[in-house]
Amino acid sequence: MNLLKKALDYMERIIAIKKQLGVLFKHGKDELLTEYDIDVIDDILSVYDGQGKSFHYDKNNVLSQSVQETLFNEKRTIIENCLFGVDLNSKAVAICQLRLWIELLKNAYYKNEVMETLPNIDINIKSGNSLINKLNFAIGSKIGQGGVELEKNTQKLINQYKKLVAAYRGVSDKSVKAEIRKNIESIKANLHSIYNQISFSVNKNMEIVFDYGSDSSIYRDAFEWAIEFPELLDEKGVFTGFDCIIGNPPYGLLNKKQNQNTSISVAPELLDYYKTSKVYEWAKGGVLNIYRMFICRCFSLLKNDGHCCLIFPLAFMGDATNSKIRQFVMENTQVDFIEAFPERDIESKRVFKEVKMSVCILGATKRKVWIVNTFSDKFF
DNA sequence: TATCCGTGTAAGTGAGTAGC
DNA sequence: GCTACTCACTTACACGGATA
Repeated sequence: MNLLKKALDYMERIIAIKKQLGVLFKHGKDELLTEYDIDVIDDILSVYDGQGKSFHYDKNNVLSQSVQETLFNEKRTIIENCLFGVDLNSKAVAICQLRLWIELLKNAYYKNEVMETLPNIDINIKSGNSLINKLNFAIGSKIGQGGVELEKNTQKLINQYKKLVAAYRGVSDKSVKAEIRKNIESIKANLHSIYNQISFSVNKNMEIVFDYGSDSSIYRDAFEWAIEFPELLDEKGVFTGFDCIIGNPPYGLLNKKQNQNTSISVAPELLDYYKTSKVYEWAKGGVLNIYRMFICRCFSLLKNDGHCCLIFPLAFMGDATNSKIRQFVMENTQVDFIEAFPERDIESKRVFKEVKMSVCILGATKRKVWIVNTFSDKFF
């Protein structure tokens, strides 16, 4: 939630920057917004006129209406097209969706005396285990094992999927919404079938059930990135990846009891999957800590030259068991910055007030680095 | 191959010290 | 006395290399 707040802060900064660069147009018009200045003051989007008077929405004032519509739709565009999230905890997903709606509600406006419908942004925030997937994917390649060649009608299916997702966001009628949902699920099932790795069936409640075969316990919460977010596929079905990823991954040793408590508990077969998966090869070293797998996952989802910003334990910087993941980061990314927060006892110097743990924040660009001379072998 | 044993680890904890 | 800071320490189990 802290990072979601940051993401929303940045969204408001983008709007302010657009205004400062003179490229913020009034919604639905070929006219620049010039009557008001926009800035972010103390993490709050501030809109004020030439006399320094703050903007307040008045539905009966044409200019006020135009400003409110512009702010709403700028936020809507960013939330719909740029913010995507996944969490294992369905409650966290619901809270995140609610937070995004509240953000839009701040700039909700009336049209013909009726409040403009809020978009269905819930489709961008989904529940699932982001570390588990059955479909192979790689940046710049078609998804599926063995580079399954998509036929033209399959490409049409993907484009149809994208259109349905776009339509879903804007629909207000419940029955239409349910119908689109049904069609989306049907296309997803077809894609699963086409990639020929996961079969599907329909149960007695007419719900689509994905069958992962003999490994069902492992893949129960699997999250198929390439199918759940069609925005990640181009028109030919090539996996393009994200431009930017920010995250606060969970930290903790898997299935390791500490002082009668287990930090993160997973099924033995799932632990075996993590330990043997090639994706997480670089996360190995000592007791498996889940945050190292999230680093691997994030960079596997990031397009080349894309940016990634993650916060995780400071052990990354020097611990022997972190040598492999350190080497992975140093060789496969251009590190833009690493901010260290070693002090745990002073609340004011902690990143999160309630967490004592020493952490660091990594900002990196996904880019192969061929010369890693800055650090000695001992660094790894 | 089985067992032993040192090492690593904690969204760790608590006590002591210096400076104001 | 309070704050800021440092350092030693707990606990229990996984990991991994050494040895029988």
